[in-house]
Amino acid sequence: MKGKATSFDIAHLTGVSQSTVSRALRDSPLVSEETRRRIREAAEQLNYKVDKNASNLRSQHSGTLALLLFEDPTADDSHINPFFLSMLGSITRACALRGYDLLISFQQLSYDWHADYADTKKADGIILLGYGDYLAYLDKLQKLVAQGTRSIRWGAVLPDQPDVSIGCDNYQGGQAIATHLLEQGCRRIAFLGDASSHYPEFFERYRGYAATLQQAGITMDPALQVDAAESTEQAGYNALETLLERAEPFDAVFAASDLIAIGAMRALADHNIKVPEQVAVAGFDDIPMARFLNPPLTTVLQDTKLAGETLVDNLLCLIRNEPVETHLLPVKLVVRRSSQFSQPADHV
Amino acid sequence: MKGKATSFDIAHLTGVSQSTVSRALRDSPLVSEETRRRIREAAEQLNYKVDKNASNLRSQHSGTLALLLFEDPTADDSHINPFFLSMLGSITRACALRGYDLLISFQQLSYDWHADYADTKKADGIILLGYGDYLAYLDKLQKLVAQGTRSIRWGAVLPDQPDVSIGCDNYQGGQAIATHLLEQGCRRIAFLGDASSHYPEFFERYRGYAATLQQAGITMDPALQVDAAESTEQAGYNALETLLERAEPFDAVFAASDLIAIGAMRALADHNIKVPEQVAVAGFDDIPMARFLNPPLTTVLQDTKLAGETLVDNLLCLIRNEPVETHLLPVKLVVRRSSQFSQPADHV
DNA sequence: CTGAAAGCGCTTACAG
DNA sequence: CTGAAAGCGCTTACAG
Repeated sequence: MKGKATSFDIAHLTGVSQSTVSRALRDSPLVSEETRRRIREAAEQLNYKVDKNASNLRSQHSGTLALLLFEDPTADDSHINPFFLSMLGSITRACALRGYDLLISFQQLSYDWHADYADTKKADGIILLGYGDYLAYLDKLQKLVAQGTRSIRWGAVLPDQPDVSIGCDNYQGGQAIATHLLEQGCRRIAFLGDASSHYPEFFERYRGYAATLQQAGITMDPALQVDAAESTEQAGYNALETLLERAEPFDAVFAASDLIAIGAMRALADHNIKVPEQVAVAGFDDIPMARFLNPPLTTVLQDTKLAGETLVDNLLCLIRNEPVETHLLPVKLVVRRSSQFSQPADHV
Repeated sequence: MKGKATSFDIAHLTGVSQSTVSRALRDSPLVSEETRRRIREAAEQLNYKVDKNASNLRSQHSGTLALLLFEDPTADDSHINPFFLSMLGSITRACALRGYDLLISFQQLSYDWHADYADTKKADGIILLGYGDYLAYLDKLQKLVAQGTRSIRWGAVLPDQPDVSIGCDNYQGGQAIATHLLEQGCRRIAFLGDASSHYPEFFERYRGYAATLQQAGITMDPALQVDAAESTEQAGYNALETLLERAEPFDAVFAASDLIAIGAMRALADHNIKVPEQVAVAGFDDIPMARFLNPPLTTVLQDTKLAGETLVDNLLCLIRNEPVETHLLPVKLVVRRSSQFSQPADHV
């Protein structure tokens, strides 16, 4: 036998037609049990595998989902955000469990990703994952949807969005952190992170935090919010430096992400400011290293396993033209030592 | 225009044959510059994309690599080993840079993974990544190679292996840790991890460590080696408990992986044994959280970026039928506080 | 339950 | 430089 076996080879070997082979291998009830068995045996013997390119071409679906991990243009060779890495792992697992393959690709936000995978028929649908300026890629999302591409996005759930998205309840997460910090006696709680519609997830966290403070009768002080558009340690470090330069007193820091919190804690250490004794710190995401930090970081857990499953399941619904309900996933406050005072705080 | 445009639609629109369209879109020099320009414009206008299933079927290659992440059967819903997650990220990037797509899949070691991706023509070659009992999947590797599947494996480089593999110089890493611990004054250095040909990477680390101790005139004490076949925190925790039960004195722990080291450090903390004052600890991998541990963990850095690029480049060579040279990647000792004594150690 | 035939949308000799 | 034709290996009406 030269080259790989085809369905015709199985047909010759078993004395049936090629159509019957094709049916039998897909376990069609149209083929008798006995014939199916003989065909399966022959296939195994010849080491036959269905050519996916041929079957996908004919049947017009690929059994594959594409995951587009997009990043800000600034992203260099640095590691991928650990939170997205966790998501990637959970999405991979969810796909495998549902019999789908997963194609993974990095995308620069600037690149024409809306056109790729789905249009070239390599994937039946795409999952969008990443941080980036929402307003900058909004029109790409619109094109994507206009072209009928099945896609689902991890991120903020907004009233006017063109596409379907799944996200955590960032607002509630922001509330939970703020409530906790208030309970710890903090009154001047800084927010490190972008608080604008460019980064809606961070903005929701900010809004939950701000609403809680206001309900507690605290006047928001603009000097206590510092941008850190990128979710990186360096951005967190810089943001805290900026905060210190403003010379406004603060007794807690709520970082829009764990990575920002890690950078902020490093900056605090460099200034000999004790966490949590002088400043309480909280983050968001509960990335794996959060519990190993010194002190361990109080944060908001996003359930990446549930998130991955929900993304895949809803995308599959979209592909089958079934209705999908956009919903927010619950978050959970995880209190660790970085925010727990054993004694009254000395304000900075 | 109903449905997606095909190359025939472009042909009609531009008044050339479909073959010319196909050539032009692949930038064939056989087509005049002017004709190519017109065809590109028409393609853009009709939002045309080449159907990859059709082109792959015809040309018999897919422009796709498959990454098989395999795990021990014990792996449940727990997080993926952070080291492999880093590798995954770097492989994804390396593929993107070389214009290849990456298909990702989890595999149970028990499953018939040797048959999949490459045989179904979905991928031109496969990358194998993961821990598991080497002896248990050796015959699958043999089948894989016998069938002519292009594959490359991350792992130990052994003299008698059937396939091509890329790995770090685990032996040298083991030497580096042992040398460092000896310099710190440690003399009874326990090894936590499997030290058998079932897990050749761990075994190499063990052999480098053992050789170094013996050169220093230290007699190996079997009581100081504890299996931890799985590379998990729990396995590390259990291994250290076992070590303590043996009631043999030890002044250092060399864990076969960072995850094992983390578990061991947790067990030491639970027994109120101070790191590094009473017991120095070192790991292997330098996963992102290693530097955040308390105390930060001394370990051996495996350069995942280089590893990912080397894997992809060598697999691409295999696919082009070019010769590949199996080689070991260098490792780097990273000394942190978990192994640095400021004062003489109190042995346990 | 089975078979003969068409066709998915490309790429690639072959011919000019 | 361009075109007509074959064919990659399947799935799926259609007919029996």
